[in-house]
Amino acid sequence: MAHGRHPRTRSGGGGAFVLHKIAVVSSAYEPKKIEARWQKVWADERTWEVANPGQPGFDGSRPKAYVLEMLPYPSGEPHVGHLKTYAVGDAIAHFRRRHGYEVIHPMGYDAFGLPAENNAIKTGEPPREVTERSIESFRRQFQEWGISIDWAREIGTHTPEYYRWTQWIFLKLFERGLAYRAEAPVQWCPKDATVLANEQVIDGRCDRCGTPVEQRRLEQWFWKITDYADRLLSDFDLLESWPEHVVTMQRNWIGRSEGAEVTFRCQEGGLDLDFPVFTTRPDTLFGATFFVLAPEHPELERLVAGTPAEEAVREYVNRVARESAEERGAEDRDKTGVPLGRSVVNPVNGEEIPMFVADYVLMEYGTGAIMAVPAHDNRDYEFAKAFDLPIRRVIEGVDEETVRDDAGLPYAGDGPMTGSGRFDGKHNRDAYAEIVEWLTEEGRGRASVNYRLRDWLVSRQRYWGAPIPMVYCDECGIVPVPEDQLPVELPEIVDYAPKGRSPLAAAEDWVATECPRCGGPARRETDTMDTFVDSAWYFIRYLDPQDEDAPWDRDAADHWMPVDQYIGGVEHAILHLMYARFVVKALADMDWLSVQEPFANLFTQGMITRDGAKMSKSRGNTVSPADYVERYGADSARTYICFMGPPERGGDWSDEGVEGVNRFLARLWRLCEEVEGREAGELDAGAGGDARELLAKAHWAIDKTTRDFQRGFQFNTAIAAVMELVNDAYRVKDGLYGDPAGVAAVRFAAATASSLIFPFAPHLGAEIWERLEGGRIWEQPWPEADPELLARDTVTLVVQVNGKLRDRIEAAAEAPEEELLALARESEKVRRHLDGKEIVKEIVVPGKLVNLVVR
RNA sequence: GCCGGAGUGGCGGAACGGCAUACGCGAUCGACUCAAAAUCGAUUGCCCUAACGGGCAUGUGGGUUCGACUCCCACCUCCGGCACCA
Repeated sequence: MAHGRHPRTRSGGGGAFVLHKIAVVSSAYEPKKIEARWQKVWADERTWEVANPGQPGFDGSRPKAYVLEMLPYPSGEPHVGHLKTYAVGDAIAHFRRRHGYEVIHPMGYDAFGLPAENNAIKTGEPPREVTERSIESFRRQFQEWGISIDWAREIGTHTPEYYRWTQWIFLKLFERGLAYRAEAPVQWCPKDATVLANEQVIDGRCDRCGTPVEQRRLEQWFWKITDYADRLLSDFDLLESWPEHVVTMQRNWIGRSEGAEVTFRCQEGGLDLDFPVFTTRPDTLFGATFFVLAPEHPELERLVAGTPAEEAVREYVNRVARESAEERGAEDRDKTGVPLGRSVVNPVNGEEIPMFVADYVLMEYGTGAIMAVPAHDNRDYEFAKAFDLPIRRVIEGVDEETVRDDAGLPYAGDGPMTGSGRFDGKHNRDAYAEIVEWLTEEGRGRASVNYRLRDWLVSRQRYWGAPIPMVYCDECGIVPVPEDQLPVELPEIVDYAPKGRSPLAAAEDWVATECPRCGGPARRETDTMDTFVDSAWYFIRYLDPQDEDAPWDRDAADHWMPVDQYIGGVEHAILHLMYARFVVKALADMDWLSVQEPFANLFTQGMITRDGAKMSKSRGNTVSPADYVERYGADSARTYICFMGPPERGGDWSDEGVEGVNRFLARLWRLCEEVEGREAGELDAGAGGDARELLAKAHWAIDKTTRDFQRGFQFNTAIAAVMELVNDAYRVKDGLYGDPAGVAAVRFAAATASSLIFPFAPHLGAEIWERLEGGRIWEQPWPEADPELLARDTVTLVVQVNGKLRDRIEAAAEAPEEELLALARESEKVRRHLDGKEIVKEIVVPGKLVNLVVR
């Protein structure tokens, strides 16, 4: 089978079709017509719909592939970021389908959220209406882009049919003790008048509106993601392929530190208080010279009540409270603090060390108190310098620079211990475990692990979200809404403006309810859930989107999960992806799911910029996909996005670039038109000359695109390979039209190009394939390159002298080393550089290169 | 400060340790046209040369190697993330 398996050559029966078409005058590439036609076919035939196990049409014989893009937030119209995500994802989906996979490729809308609500506050228009209008627009445009979505599985997270199950998940977590209500210092955005998750505070500012956030103590709902900190770390091992930097970002975010908890005691003035501290450096305990509490520390009040320090401490605490997180966290900030006039006892040596309050100690991390070791910690050192406190070195340096007593401080390195009683002389690393052991025996401490990760604050004082299914009863306290009363529907209201409490609180009829437990009067929870909750499980709902009796069918979930390829923006590297991982683990622990990780493979695409800057309405540099689809067609826009550069990197949008790709597609189109009207003979791989060369080039392109797909979605070079194939066809086509075998070669090139470009330009690919080969390209297996045609008879032998290129010689591919060397030495160009010199070494890389080393 | 990623023509970008600059954009020239657009074709890293040729170029400086964009060491710049996390 000299010409490979695919595409089929046209001969015999197809002739009539060809003759019929011959009369048609070559027409221009009209993407609009072609695209509308195929979109109708896909919609009418429900081409991309797949069935669940047990349903009619389910094909269990093929391996499954779940290809998923991060669902869009429907605000206004889709932008180029959406187009990129789905252009990349769709290419992957098509590629998998043509490799025999049953591909599930659903989409939906992350429809709850602040922008719709803020708009409602401004215009009075209900969020549901703007949101649904936007969804209309997304749906229409996605269809115009020709993305191969299974539309039967479409969902919106704002529908009661969906959020009913979001509420169900809340109840399940509550039952398991993973959802709890607590008063806690929280991040408060004064502009949006809501609390924020820690993850939504960027540089001390609200992630959404940029307003500096304030700290408040409020009762809020939390989800206990910290219970999963260790598994969220260790289960990275279960993932197949995630970008290293995303894993690193999550690792840093979870921020696991090993150390010890050590208890310092204050026994002054009739007080008898224990102050545990967390330290990663128990080996420096003997160097502690003072002790610091966070300004929010709950025992501060008692420590200074009625003492001379009371006034100053209170003043300091109040001042800190007024500061924004941003001010407090500022980089080159001078250390401030106030002495408490109290002291604690260092458990390792019985020393009394003075206590301070200082804002460099954070209540949120560790215990809100620290032992300060100025000799070995930069921050403690600065504080000690500012307050003229003793600095005691307990770890010696190991080199000239650091060994001297007061030079090189603070010293964070390792070395032998000093001034540490019976541990003197030991290396600090060895002493570490001994000290912890000793503390444990004495009951003064223990090994401990701390995380930067905080529990997930899920309640929001906003309207446009899923109501939290909880009820407050004076008799029974907090009572969950029974499952059979779900959904707790979001009521219609008129005033959406936040007033520091949820706008829902004003819907008195709705708030007033019966206690599900005692039947007495009760009030509904008026907070709604963070929208990240909605998107933490949507990928499971897609698997069984219409189920009214359960969030999903277990068989369907077991069949399709996990997501085999997840595609989205790197901006979700921490929040969304970690929340989804947590929710899936929690559900798996309750035996509602069988997988531990939702996303086996993750691909994060880079952001498209315009004129080097992030696109934004205020900057006026946005690119509207609709405009480009209108002007050049969806195929051009999609293919251009994949051609801009490696998709994991960003790229700058260029109108000329889209035109270039459009030109290429039109060129392919014209090639098809031209060859379609010519009588083709049998493909003849045995023939020589241009026909053979073109055939070989087509197989090279098959091989190249296939490898580029598999090597981390190198779409830019894959598309470049198809361009090369088309260019080569243009170069030789006129000479080949003379004989039927030549026409067949050009036809093969055109059909192959259409097959290979199909994942990026599905409409044009489908159209050309149908015209040249008949049938549906998406039902064709991905082509395989014929190794015989990949192999070359002759190769260009590169000849170097001392590593410098001196000549290129055509040589037989099979030629032995001796022959290649002889050829190289005979070359006139080479000899010029050998003149009068002695060849000391000859390197031969068969089929490639000869390097002559001379002296 | 710590952790990632990246520095290659005028621009976006290619290159298992072996032909640097594929492909595209832009530019120049030519064909077609009365003309323009579209299209087709050619040229296009820099320097020297009339030409044949030669020299220099992948952020900088070293190293390994017959041979380095690629590997190693040091540094510079840009981008992203985290950051008073004990």
